[in-house]
Amino acid sequence: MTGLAVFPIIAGLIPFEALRRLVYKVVEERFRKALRHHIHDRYKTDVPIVTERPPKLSMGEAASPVCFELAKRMKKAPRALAQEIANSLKPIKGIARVEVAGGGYLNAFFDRGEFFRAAIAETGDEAAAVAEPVAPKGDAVKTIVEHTSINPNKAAHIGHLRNAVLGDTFARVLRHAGRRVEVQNYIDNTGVQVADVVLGFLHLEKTSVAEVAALAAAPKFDYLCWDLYARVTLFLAEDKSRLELRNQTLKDIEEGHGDAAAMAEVVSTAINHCHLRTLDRLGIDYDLLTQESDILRLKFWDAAFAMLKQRGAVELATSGKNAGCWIMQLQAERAATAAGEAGAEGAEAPVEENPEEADAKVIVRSTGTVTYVGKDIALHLWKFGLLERDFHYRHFHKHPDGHEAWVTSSESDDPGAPHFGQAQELFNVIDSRQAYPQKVVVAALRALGYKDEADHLKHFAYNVVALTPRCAIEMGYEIPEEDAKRPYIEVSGRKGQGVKADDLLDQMEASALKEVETRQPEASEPERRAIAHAVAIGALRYFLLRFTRSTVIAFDFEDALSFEGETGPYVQYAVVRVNGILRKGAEMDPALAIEDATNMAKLRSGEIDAGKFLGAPADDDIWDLVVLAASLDARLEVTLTSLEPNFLTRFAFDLAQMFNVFYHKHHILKEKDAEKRAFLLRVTALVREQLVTTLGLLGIVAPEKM
RNA sequence: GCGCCCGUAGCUCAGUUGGAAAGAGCGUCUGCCUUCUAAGCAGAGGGUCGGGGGUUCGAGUCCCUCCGGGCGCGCCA
Repeated sequence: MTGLAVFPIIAGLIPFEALRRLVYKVVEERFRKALRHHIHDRYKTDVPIVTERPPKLSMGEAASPVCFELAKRMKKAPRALAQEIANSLKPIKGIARVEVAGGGYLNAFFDRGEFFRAAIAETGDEAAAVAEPVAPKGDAVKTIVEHTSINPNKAAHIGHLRNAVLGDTFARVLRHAGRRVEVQNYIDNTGVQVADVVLGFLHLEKTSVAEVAALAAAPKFDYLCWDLYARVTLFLAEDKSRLELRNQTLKDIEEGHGDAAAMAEVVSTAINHCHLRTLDRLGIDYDLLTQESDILRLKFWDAAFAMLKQRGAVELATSGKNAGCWIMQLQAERAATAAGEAGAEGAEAPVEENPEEADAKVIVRSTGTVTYVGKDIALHLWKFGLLERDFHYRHFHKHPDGHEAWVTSSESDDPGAPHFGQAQELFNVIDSRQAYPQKVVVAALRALGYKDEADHLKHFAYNVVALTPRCAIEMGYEIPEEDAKRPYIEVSGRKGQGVKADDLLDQMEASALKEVETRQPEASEPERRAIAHAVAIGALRYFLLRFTRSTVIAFDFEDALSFEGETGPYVQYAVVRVNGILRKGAEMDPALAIEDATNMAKLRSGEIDAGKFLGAPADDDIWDLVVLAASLDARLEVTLTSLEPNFLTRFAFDLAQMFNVFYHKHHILKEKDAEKRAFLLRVTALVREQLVTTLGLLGIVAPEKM
């Protein structure tokens, strides 16, 4: 039941109507529509029209195997049907011809000149970077993406970065698709992990609140807490009776009592600032930090509890192991899921009748305190605007790009505080091990009668980042012999194991800088650092996004530090090459530059027909490049329906790779035919536009030179 | 025990709703810088898609079963 969400079928997604369609998708959809109408009229049946990219360019740009399905219904040979359809199909705009291939495929060959003209018309001026997302309309669907959510008691590590980079990337993609996106970062500042560090300061270090405040002002406070946290873990493990100390500390923090509470506030606030500084290095922004302490103090749970009791969503267990607890039954949610989404969720095992409370989840403990899940239910009611409570908001952090990150407060608003919450759709980026509590929240929404909201709360699950055994040994961790043969070793933040984010970034920047120094000797020191930074971030973000979410990433410095092959820098380098060509072209001869510009305008107007450079088989490599460049929309659609980031990283890599082949084959600036030269220049500009857009969605910036 | 995920080239991984001859990167081997930046390009080699059965015109993809690995099943979060 719990791992289901790792690969969710996103049946309940609100459609992405605002997603910009580029040429490929437009023509492909015309093809599909023509087939649908034609088959409907001629054969009086409705067959789902699937299309695909043929394996080879010589087979066209889009193909449909629809005749295989139609053959079954018509009881005729697929190839004969395909022939009939190909012969009688009316001309389709943008498609030069439709042919029959193989056992009954219908292959569409696009009109190349028209396609190219449409592609450059839709991707804007070659001088303009198109990375900026279009500002969403006021009535657009509002989506809250919750990500990062690192316990504020220690430094961020590589696993946290996977979460943050996934969340940030999808926030960018959703924004690109027209959503109003609000990014929230949930802060568990009253939990066990913070309590442990507070306990460490109070009882191991004997540090006062004022002394901790002084320590917290120094850099690397998160590193200090990292080590302290590991020592506390050992301290507690040595003697189980010490757990009483932790419970007391936790209780003090939750209730806001004494030094423990004051210190928890100091520690968590300082660590939050450390985390945001680290994530600023990766270009990740937040709109709001939601603090658990404010959920407690503003009594969100009381309001949520009243709703749950009123609707009978929770019940007081009077017997059995949960006696005295308020519990929620999960059968109802499962049954509702099975009934409502029978097709999509068919893989889920049928629920057998279980008279015991095996599937019950405790929401309120017999002591009367609410569990984490209960607080999460309250928070999610608030996110959907269903709770009769709201936070106050204060300034917290200014990102380098000027964006303001706010934090919740239980006391008062800072002037100019925006309005948060009230979304129609939520994405929670949380690792897949927490699928069960996420499911409980959905069940609670459903039990309260909020079906739409339940359908639109998506657990955006991903798997952990582990270390390769070699890497773990390099880091000095003791590995049992039998574990050394395993593909990966899970590390424990509790034990102080793991690759710290800032350390990794430092190492990547240093490695990139070494390379830049040999390649760009004439650049100034700040310029070189800026390039090294961009390359390091490109490598890191790409590395974390190139896997499917369900893959356990086995981290290794060698792989992560690579700037060659399928990496971010490879893609950045392709953009840099385009920059070089366009820059050199402009520098070489002003007269030529003017002539190029004039011819490029003629290509746009159609005065020069690009078709003449794309028609011959010898030009197929250029045509292939143009089609791929104009297919970003198709990849984005797959990315959004699957919620898998690797479709985008793959697209960036494929396009960069195809451009590199083109680059080696055609020496653009030496092309003698002026019109052809302008055409080739326009192709490179088109490639740059699409690469820059895609990299922008991945949170990667390509430098001018590298 | 129950549930979920994974198993594809030496290694790390792609392969959306089943569709045309299984892909990429790394590593290995061979070439290519007086050239728009070689963080690159060209080529070679490398696979019983864990095993077996089934559904289908068509299966790496769906179903069953077995083997091997991971995770989840708290009055923790």
